[in-house]
Amino acid sequence: MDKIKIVLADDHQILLDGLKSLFEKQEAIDITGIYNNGADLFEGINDTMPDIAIVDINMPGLNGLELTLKIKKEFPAVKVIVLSMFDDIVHIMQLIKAGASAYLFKNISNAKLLEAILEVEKGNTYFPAEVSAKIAAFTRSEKSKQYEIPAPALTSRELQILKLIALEYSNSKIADTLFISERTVETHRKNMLRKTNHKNMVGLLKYVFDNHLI
Amino acid sequence: MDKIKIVLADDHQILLDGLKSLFEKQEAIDITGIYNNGADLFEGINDTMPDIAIVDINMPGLNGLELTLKIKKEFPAVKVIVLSMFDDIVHIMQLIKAGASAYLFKNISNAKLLEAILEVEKGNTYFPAEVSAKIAAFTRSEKSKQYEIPAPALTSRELQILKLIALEYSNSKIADTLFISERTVETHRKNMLRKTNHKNMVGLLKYVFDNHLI
DNA sequence: TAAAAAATACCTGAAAAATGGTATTTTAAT
DNA sequence: ATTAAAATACCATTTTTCAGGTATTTTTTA
Repeated sequence: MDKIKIVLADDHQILLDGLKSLFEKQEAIDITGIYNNGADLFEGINDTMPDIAIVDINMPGLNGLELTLKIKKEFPAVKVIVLSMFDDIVHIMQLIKAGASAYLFKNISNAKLLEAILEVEKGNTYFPAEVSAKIAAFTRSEKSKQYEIPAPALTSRELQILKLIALEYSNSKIADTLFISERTVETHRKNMLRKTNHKNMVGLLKYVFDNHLI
Repeated sequence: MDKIKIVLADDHQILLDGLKSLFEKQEAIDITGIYNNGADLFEGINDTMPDIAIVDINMPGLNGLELTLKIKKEFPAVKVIVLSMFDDIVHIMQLIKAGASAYLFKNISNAKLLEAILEVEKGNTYFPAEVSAKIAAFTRSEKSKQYEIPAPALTSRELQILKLIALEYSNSKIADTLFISERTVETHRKNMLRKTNHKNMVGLLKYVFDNHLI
C-alpha cells in the first residue's frame, strides 16, 4: 500500500514540530512538505503531490480559506484538513463550502487526528462532535428562524461604516469623513441591522467580532 | 551541571507534542511534567519541582494568568514562561505584573524558545521584539495621554451588565433580569464609560473584545 | 442592455443612551 | 473598627439611535 502523502502549513513552528514528530512515528504517513504559510504550500504542490494538505486557518498572507479555495480549484483531488482555533460557525461554514474534508480544533488528540486522516484519505469527511453540533444547531436555527445569514452579507461600504461606528464615530462624523449625507449613514445603519437581524449596533458588533469579520 | 527542569501546561495536544519532541533532543533540559490544564500543573508542582513552568495563556479552568499568580505566590522560585496567542497589551501587562519571566507568541521559532529558556533560567526576563515594542508603545502612550487603563478595572458586576448589553438587552430588561433599578443600570453604564474613557458602549465593547476581556 | 444590487438621500416620531449631577447602603480590605 | 470600594438609586436634559417608510442614482452582473 502506498503511503499517505501529507503536506503541512502552519505559522506556529512548535505546532508543526508536534505534527512532524507525530507523523514520523506513523508507518503509513509520509510528509512531503512543511511550510510556514499557505502560499509556499500552494507553490510546492506540483512537487509534493500530496494526498492531503493539513492547513492552519490563520496564517499570514494566504490564509486557510483562500488556500483551500485555490487548492480545490487547481487540484481538486488534494484533500484539505483544516486545523483551526476558531470555533465559530461562520468559519466552519466557509471552509466546508470551500471544500475542506475535515475541520479540527487545535486541541484535538493525536489519536483523533490520525483517525481524521484515515477517514479523509478514504474520501470521506471528518467533523468532530463539537463541529457537527455547531453545524446542526446552525442548520436548525436557519430553518426555524428563516434566517439567511450564512454569508454575513455586509457590503464593503457597510463594513467601512461599521468600522467607523466601532471607532465611536457618530453618524454626523461618519458623514463628514466619507463625504456623504447623515441620512445615508442612517440608512446604511438601518440596513445592516435589518439584514443581520440585530437590535442595535452593540449586538451587530459583537456578532462581527465573534465571527472575526473585521 | 544540573538539567533545567521544566513542566508544561497547554490544552493543545499537538503543541505539547511539539514541545516534548523539541526538549527531548536537548541534553540540558528535563521535562518533569506535562499537563493539559493549569490546575493539574499546579497540583503536581511539589512533586515535579520545576525550575521553569511553560504555560499556555488560554486554558480551561485555571488559565495562564491565574496559574502564574498562584505559582508566584506559593512557589516564587519557579519561573514562568507564557506561551500566548494573544498579542494585546492588556494580556501582556497582566502577565508581566503577575510575575511572568517571558511572554512568547506561539509562532516563535525553536531556537528563540530555547534562547528564552536559557535567559529565564539565569534569572533574567525574555521578551521578543514584538512584545517589547508593544510594551514601549504602551508606556509612551500612557505617559503622553495621562491614561490610566492598564487594568481594565471593570468590576464583576459591571462585566455582568456589559455581557447583557452585548446581548442587546435594554437597560430596563437588564434591570428586570438582575432585580435592580433601571437607574442603577444607567449608573453602571456611566461608570464603565468613564473609567475606560469611551464615548459609547460600542467603543467599550470593541475594547473588551479586542482585549479578550469577555 | 436589461435587471438586480448597492449606494445615495430625506422624513417623522419613538425609544434608548449618554451627560452630569447627588447620595445612600453594602461589601471588602486595612 | 475604620476606610475605601462597589453597588445601589434618583433626576433632568441632551444627544443619538432606531423603526418605518419612500425614492433616486450609480454600479454590477447576467
